[in-house]
Formats: sequence, structure tokens, C-alpha cells
Amino acid sequence: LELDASQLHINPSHTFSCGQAFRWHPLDQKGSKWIGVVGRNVLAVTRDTVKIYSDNSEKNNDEKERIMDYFAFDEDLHRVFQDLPKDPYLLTAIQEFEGLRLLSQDPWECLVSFLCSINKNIPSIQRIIENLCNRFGERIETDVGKYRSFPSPQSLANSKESDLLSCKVGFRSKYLRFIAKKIVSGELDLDKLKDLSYEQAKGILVSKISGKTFGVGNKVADCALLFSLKKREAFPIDVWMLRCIRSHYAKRFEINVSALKSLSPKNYEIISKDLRSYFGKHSGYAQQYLYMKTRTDAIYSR
DNA sequence: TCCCAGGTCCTAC
DNA sequence: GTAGGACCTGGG
Repeated sequence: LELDASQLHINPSHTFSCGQAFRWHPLDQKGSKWIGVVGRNVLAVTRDTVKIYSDNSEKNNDEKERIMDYFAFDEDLHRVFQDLPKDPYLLTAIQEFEGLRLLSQDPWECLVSFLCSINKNIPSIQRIIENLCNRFGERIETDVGKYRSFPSPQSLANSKESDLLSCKVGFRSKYLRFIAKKIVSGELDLDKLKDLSYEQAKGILVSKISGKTFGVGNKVADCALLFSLKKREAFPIDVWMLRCIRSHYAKRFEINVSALKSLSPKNYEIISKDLRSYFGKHSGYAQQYLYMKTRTDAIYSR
């Protein structure tokens, strides 16, 4: 099964290495072809094609549509850029990372991935998630090799502490099992959040239940909302975005952004709200281009 | 040995 | 409300 992506405007390197998804790997040094697991499919992606290798046990013609949805190919990048403000730094970022597309991932996988991201760097996050898939995922056998699916909520809800810790999740284990149990019990229905407004959905994600912690704060919630729950107006703020804001958008704020070492929930709300109103309904695209730009600038200036 | 990593929680003012 | 510290773990 194969999709023609030549007219769909995607740069695989920019799309898969920008930190929105963690299960993609380049096949060569140039990064012209990438392999990843989506649901029970293994995908091979270039600028021109998306090849779909299904699990042998599953034959389904809806797959094409689901893959189109995963890549959010219905979103026209040029139209997105037209709607964004034309400040110089953002324009440079958009030019430099041409073809970076926001994905529309599975909400459960996305939320768990960003719970794993807490206080970790990207290589570590990838390793943890790979460990979880190997330990708790199901086998996927395709013509291009054997892979593992992402763990189900049930598998993590029923997991033993020692098994989770063997995946190197560390203190995040309690977050993972907690959230998995809420999903299994039906207390939290992630797909339902798609139909709510950004504010409503975020309120549910960051809420606390019976005094116990979710592990989901502002940043993790915004990532799940942006990358998997169709809320393109979300604007996650992490340490890199804070650096970016200090360098290029500080003048917008009455509070002294440069003096902030970290973000209190209140300040997160102030900054996020202002930038969302500045960047508009596609704030998340701006965020992701700026994130990439800020990171690479930092690397080159070292 | 210390510091940092796509943060969040807990505790004390 | 908020500043300061702890937190699994691995790498520089």
C-alpha cells in the first residue's frame, strides 16, 4: 500500500526530528527516508511517498485514510503560514524548516510519550519509549521486519512496578500507571477531548483527581493537545521556548521574562495566553518552527 | 563530582 | 500563589 505524497508538502527530517514524535528513525545519513510505527502499521516516508507495511494479520482498506489523518494532510501549510504573523524571526524559522508538518498522533501514545519526556532529553525519551514498546507492546510482523506496537492502556495499568522500572522510566512510573488506570476505568476519555474547546480540554487534562497527581502539568497537556487532540492553537512552553521568548519576544510582556528561571503555573498562563493571541489559531505551528530554530541556533553557537 | 535534560510535585513562607 | 528543592537515570 502506498500514498503519493509528492503534492502534499512534507519534509520527513524536519517533521520527525522536531520532537513531536519519538518512534521515527532515519534509514540513511541524509535523512531522506524515515521508518516509524503508527498503530499496527510500519511506515516508510520520503518527500514523495508514504509506504504502508501492515501487520500480516490485519488487512484493512481504511488504512490510507487513517494515515492521511496521522499526517494531517488536510492542513495546507501555505494557508497556515498566511495566517501567522510576519515577524522576522518566525519567517526565518519557517524558511529554514520548510516542510515541517504537525502530526495528529494517537492521544494515548502522545500523552504517555510526553509524560516520559519530563526532565529528560530527546535521546533518552526515545530510548524509554522503545523500552516500553519492547516490554509491553505487541509484535508486528511485516515484509520489512519485525516491530512492536505502542503499549495499550491495559498493559500499563496492569504492569508491575519492577517491569516499568526496567524500562528506565524512573519516577515517571507512577504517572504512567495512574493515567493508564484512569483510561481503563473510563474515568478519562481522551478521544472525547477532541470535541471540546482548547480551554475545556486542557482543564480536564491538568485537573487532579481525588488529590492524587496526574503528572500532567501545563506543558505536557499542551503537547498532547497540540500533537494529538487537534488543538493547533496550543502553545507548549518548555525551557527552549522560554529561551526563544527571552531573546525575541520579551518586549511583549510587562513581567520581566528575562528574569524568569522557571515558569510558575500563573506565569505559564500569562505568557501562553499572550502568545496564543499573537500567533493566532495556528500557534502550535509557530511554536514548533520556533522550537527547531532556537535549538539549532543554540547548537551552532556552541 | 557536578550539571543538565521538551517538568511536576511537595513543602514552607 | 510562589520560590526552592527533590526526583530516576544517563551522558557530557
